Amino acid sequence: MATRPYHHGALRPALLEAAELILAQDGLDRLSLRAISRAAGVSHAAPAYHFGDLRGLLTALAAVGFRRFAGLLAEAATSPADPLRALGRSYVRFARTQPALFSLMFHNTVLNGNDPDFQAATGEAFAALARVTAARSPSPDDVSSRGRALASWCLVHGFSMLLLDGRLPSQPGPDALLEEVLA
Amino acid sequence: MATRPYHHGALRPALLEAAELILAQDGLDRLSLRAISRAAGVSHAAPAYHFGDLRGLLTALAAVGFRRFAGLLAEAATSPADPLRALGRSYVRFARTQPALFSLMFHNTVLNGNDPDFQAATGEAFAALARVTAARSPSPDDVSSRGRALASWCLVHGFSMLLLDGRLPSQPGPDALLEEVLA
DNA sequence: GCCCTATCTTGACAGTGACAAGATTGACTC
DNA sequence: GAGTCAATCTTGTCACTGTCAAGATAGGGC
Repeated sequence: MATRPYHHGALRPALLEAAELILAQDGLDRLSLRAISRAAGVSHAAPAYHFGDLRGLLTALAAVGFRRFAGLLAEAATSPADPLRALGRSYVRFARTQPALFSLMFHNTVLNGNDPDFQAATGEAFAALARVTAARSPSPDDVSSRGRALASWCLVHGFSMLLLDGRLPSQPGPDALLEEVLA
Repeated sequence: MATRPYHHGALRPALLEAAELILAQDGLDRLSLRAISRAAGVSHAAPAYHFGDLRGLLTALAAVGFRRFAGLLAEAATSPADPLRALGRSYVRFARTQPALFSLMFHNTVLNGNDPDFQAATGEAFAALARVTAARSPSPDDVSSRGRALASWCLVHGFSMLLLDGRLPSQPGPDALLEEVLA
């Protein structure tokens, strides 16, 4: 193994990649700046230059997650049959396949909600949600239509959170259970 | 200031009380065993005897929260008018008035879900929920009735989580917004 | 060939959770 | 009332963490 070059070249994305891997494998409590640095093969203080502090790195990682989330939701929104239901399924599938990342994305005490890039990323995701829910209501400015849209969001979000927390019945499995709840 | 007695007498509840105070004031990230010990006026290793490790203490604190939660839900369930709606309001009110504790209670990565006392406490809370939702359905064993009951739970839980995360619109305020969603 | 800025490293410090070993206390026994 | 013992708490230590300051290195523009 040759000694690594002093300048990495693309350290920022490499750190994010390493962080996501550790997050998925070991969870948020084991995700430290030093562990990320070790995984990326750089010194323990290297992340500070790109992200400032741990909160900055986690915020950037959450933004990556929200952009991916937004893409999946937007894709589901194009479903010809039942866009709202397809959206709900995608929402829960994301939470289920990337549980630690999903939890991080909605864990505001460890994130910097004022970060512009983070705000833009969350905006993308929620815009995809809003498009579908708004399309279903006759008058988008109506209070009751907003209530229905928010209720749909709360429903799938609550399902996802309770599922990740292990609080939902394990039978008959997440997919079938979601269909019951969405029925 | 007299030197404190070697034996505290009721250290376990005192530690839990101190922990809840710090949790409410400074958040989970600032809640350390050593900060709790300092607040209770004991040595940094004193909590270990009663709770084993930090996870044990947090689990015990979450159990306290779930017992309090269960009491409020059971009280709401006796509402003569609309028990389900009263339950939902109590659910969200608890989350809103004790946000850090509520978050901790549903933060399984830092808790020990196998702890018997914790399981008993969560069981109390969810039993109160189940009683009300089951009473509303004609045939409790029906799949669709379970779906409706779970949907109600997911709805208020998702609302609570999104609210605490600052993701819901700030207008017209949490109470009115909840009424829209429950409509 | 020189400078200059972006990028990364080294070293240090206070704080943390966990563990081992020991100190203290109160209750129980005789 | 003296002795024993288990419950309870303290002290000391270790590895690990995030953050900061200072310095080292590299690569591009002149």
